[in-house]
Amino acid sequence: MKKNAVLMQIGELAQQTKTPIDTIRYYEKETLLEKPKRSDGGYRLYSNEAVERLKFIRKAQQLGLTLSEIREIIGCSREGLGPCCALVRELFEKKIQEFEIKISELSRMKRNIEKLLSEWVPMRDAKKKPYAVCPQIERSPKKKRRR
Amino acid sequence: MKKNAVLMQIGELAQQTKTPIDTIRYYEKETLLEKPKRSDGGYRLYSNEAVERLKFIRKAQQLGLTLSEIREIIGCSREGLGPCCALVRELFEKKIQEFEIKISELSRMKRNIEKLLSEWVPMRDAKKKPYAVCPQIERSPKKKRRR
DNA sequence: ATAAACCCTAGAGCTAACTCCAGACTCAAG
DNA sequence: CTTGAGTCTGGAGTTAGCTCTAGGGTTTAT
Repeated sequence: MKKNAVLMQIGELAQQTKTPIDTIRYYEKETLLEKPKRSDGGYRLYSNEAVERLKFIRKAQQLGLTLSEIREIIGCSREGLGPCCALVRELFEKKIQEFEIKISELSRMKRNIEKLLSEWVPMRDAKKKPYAVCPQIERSPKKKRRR
Repeated sequence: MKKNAVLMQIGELAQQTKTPIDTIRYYEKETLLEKPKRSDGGYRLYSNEAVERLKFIRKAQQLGLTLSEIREIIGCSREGLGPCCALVRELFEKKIQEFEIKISELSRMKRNIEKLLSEWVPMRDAKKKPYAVCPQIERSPKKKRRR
């Protein structure tokens, strides 16, 4: 059943998913999207599932998965729910961990900066001590250099 | 003072910071590292500050800052501590927020997956219901298609 | 003095993920 | 039947951030 669900062409898919047309074709070439049906004239015709799939791809990508990770998930999902879930969970866990580490590093650095800032008397020796969060390289008082 | 601090050449800087030599020269070209002194023969000669600076760059990059954000920080740090700190804090805050959003999205998706997984009776209808985390596109039971 | 290890530059090449283009075809409306 | 918007393909171009190569010069130990 559900044979003659309405099909849309690429422009509409693009609109519904806010994805450039070229990108959709690119995903197809990269086997992230299946080759869709075609009209007699050769136009791509997509079902609503393509919308969902494409939305999934875009979302996953925003979250930091690469296209090949996403491709892996998609391929895997054909093998049934179990293995797919396991893989997805694993990938997500890895990403979450990466982000957590980055956050804690960033926070640590931010705290350091805040401390620095609180010890600093504004607009006074700002010139005298161009101490920097990022280590400054001494501006050598230009003296001639051979060659 | 501190005129004749030991200078090192590029290979040593590379080793101390675990950065490929080519990358160091690339950073110089991109004005992330100042042009260093040169030996009479034209070899780059770096001080220890270059080590610190380069380490900062690599760290910041690992944490998700782009080279141009890093360049901005470095440029800003020449203007004194105050503005520099403010900028760095702002950038870090932005990054932290981004990561936090991603983490919460990822966790949400992970929870969904776990729920799916717990409702699933392993190794049974795995074949029957290839439901997927990522929406499956119906494998049409190959029937002929014109053209 | 010569070999080995190191360094130099300019420029080409690489990867991921698009993005754009030319030239041609299709489709719906009038 | 014509027009204009939509689409097609193949291939080139783009960006960030490197990475590599060729063809040469420098340093240092023997």
